[in-house]
Amino acid sequence: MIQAVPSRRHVIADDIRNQISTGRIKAGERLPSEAQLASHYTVSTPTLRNALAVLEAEGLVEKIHGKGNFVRHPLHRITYVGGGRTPETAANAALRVSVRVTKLRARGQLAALLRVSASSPLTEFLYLSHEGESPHSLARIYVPRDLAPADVPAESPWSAGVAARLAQLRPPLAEIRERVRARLPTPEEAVTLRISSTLAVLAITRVAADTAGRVVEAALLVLPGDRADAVFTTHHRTEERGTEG
Amino acid sequence: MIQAVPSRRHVIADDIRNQISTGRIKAGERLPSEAQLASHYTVSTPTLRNALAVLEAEGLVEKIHGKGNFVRHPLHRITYVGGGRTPETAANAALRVSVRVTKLRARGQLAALLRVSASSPLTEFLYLSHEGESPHSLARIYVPRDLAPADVPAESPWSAGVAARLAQLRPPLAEIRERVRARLPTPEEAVTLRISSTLAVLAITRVAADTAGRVVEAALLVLPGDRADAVFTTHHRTEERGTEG
DNA sequence: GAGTGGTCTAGACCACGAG
DNA sequence: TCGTGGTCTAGACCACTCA
Repeated sequence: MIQAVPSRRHVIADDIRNQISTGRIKAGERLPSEAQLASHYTVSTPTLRNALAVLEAEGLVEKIHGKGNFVRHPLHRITYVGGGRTPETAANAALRVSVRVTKLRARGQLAALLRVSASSPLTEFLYLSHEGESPHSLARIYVPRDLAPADVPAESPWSAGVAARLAQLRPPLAEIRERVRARLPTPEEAVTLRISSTLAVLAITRVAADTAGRVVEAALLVLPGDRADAVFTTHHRTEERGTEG
Repeated sequence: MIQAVPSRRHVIADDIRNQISTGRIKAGERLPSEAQLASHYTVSTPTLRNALAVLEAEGLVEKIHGKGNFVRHPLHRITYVGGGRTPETAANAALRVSVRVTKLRARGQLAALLRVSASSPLTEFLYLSHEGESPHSLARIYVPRDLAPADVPAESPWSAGVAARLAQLRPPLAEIRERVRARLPTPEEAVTLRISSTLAVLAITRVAADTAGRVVEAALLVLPGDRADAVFTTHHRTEERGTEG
């Protein structure tokens, strides 16, 4: 491994991280103001803010505009469970979810994802879930209009509600393909999720197809990168091992 | 969706992005120097660099210290294929891979991942792969010493070599669990992968277990977030649908 | 040595939250 | 209104690349 030049922000981040992990600053507590911290470490405010950005990306610190920087409770991590399975994590049950339903027509990338022609009728479900005060995740789910449920599923976009609907398809569900990327949030996403526009988000594109090869759902999920994981489990049965590859 | 305040860096990033997508700046070309761009947009250099950081995170621009900012060829994306399947992408065949083998003993998080007791003997394979000039990915693979292959597999850590080894296990491979996170690189990773220390990486933790429940491999993969995707495909067979959940 | 990006400074001004 | 974080400025100085 190559030796890197130690930068001031990492030295400061290491120091504050130590204070958090040794319990000198406890979970939920507020850090001193950025001006105080900057003068304490004798650096300028941008440099100190860079140090905090490191801790923010690690999920250790949560910045709240106008209030301060807080040590995050480490338990409040978001786990996305892939493969269409419902998550076992009971923490996700404490979500407050808002849904907005819009009828629109496919175009561009969306049409390509769903493998439908442009201007094909779709229904969009826009989910925004909160965990207590803080925003949790953002999801846009697109379904061909004729497959859209009549009732609005007031559930988390990856919880039992959606999974149950997919399990009851007439041609059964055959395949779920999920693509995970790290990218910066759009300015709108940063405001909605209340995260810094320089903090990466985990963007998951999920496409579900039935046995006929028809795409029955395309989902664009955005999770704050400082506290989100995506977990995928693949089972290799003995009789499958010969057929893979 | 909430309306966000347009920031200067996004306005500039949008403008340069347009110039790239309309072909006014072609792939592989160098952008004007940051000083020139800053004076052209009448902003300070940090603000202009923030704008470039947006484009860098999108994978549109590659920064090379001492040379300039270049428009990236969009085809050079890295696709990690999960589930232990080998990637079909032929692009991955053009990788140059270096391997370093180290013998060590488990401790802390590593012991927990492999579900072995501390100081249990392990073999570490440190992979660094390059695609032409530019670093491609970094991988640390840990295997219990008694399962480590005698020869050094000079292959990409997620290519056929590893998959073949896992397929030939005595107790057969039963499950692969992959956890995907977005985080900032450590300073060492930033230097090794030649990326900015403020650019998120895709960190994948992969744990493979055999039918006896023993962990046969733990892999820590780091991919540059500006050009890496991870794809997971789950097949839902008809007879499986009743047993899932 | 000339030109480039990387880091940092010491402020200014604006936006948000709570009283 | 006051204290907080968010954005931006106009430089300085260092590190890297290439001739």
